[in-house]
Amino acid sequence: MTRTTPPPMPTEAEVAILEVLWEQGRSTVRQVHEVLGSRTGVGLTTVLKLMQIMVTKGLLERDTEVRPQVFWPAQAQRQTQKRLVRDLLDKAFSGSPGELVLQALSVRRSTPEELAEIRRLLDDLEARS
Amino acid sequence: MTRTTPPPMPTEAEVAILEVLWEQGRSTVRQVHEVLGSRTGVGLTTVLKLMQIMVTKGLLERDTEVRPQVFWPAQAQRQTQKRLVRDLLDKAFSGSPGELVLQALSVRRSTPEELAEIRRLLDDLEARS
DNA sequence: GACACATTACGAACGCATTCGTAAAAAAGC
DNA sequence: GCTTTTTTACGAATGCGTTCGTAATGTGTC
Repeated sequence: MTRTTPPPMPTEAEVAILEVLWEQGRSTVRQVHEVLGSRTGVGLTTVLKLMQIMVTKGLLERDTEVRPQVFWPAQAQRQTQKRLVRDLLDKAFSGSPGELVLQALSVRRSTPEELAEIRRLLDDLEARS
Repeated sequence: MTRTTPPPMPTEAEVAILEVLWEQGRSTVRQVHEVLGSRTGVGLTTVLKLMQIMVTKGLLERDTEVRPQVFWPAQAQRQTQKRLVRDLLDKAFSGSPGELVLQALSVRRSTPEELAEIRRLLDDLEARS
């Protein structure tokens, strides 16, 4: 199942699963459930069902040869995050990133390292214009 | 109906309505529908129904004295946007704003003015730490 | 192989967001 | 004042995301 068009936007529950897989790497349903279940109390079969749906949507891939099956994200974390940001941008910020950045920076304190990296990117963007 | 607790997160369709109100200021249902309807083809009563729900949720306020009734957001644009950003942050960025900012800046080109303002905020944040 | 246990698949129910039809109420036009 | 149009309210249908019960399949153990 190789896919040419990008997978659809993950839903909220799906993003939660993706987060686990991004952090832990390839995992079985049980491993994902151990994290999510203890946090939200969601059932094992619920997680399984979601992950199955995510495979059909092209959000996850899996190896059916091994047992238990192993799942992993079909798209890189960065790419998915970018889509989520773009989506929020279009929906609530009239497509202009500046305001979103300002909000993001004021919502939570960033580490000095992060601030430095943002500054680097800023230099880059300004040099290019 | 004065509310002490903050209103719940607006849904997708509700954000679309808020955007119109943020841009145009206080508006009637018809005025909101003129924008949204021509863009998405959604019906007038649909917009009305949503705006009524939003009033009960505390997302909008309205003046029932005048006819047609006039609606406006109960919360400032900034405040609502901040909640949306915080929400995305928690859901998909493990709560760390740095990565979100980087994504936002690389998704779309910002104006030089926006970049300058971000730089100012950055100076601020770094000076404070 | 028979049993117990883990894994996977399937179907259905539930809740919520969104949609609109229809009808009631109000305002405008004549 | 009566008719027409606009505005508002209400109820219900639809679709989608999420949830889980139950059954089927597979795996390990004695």
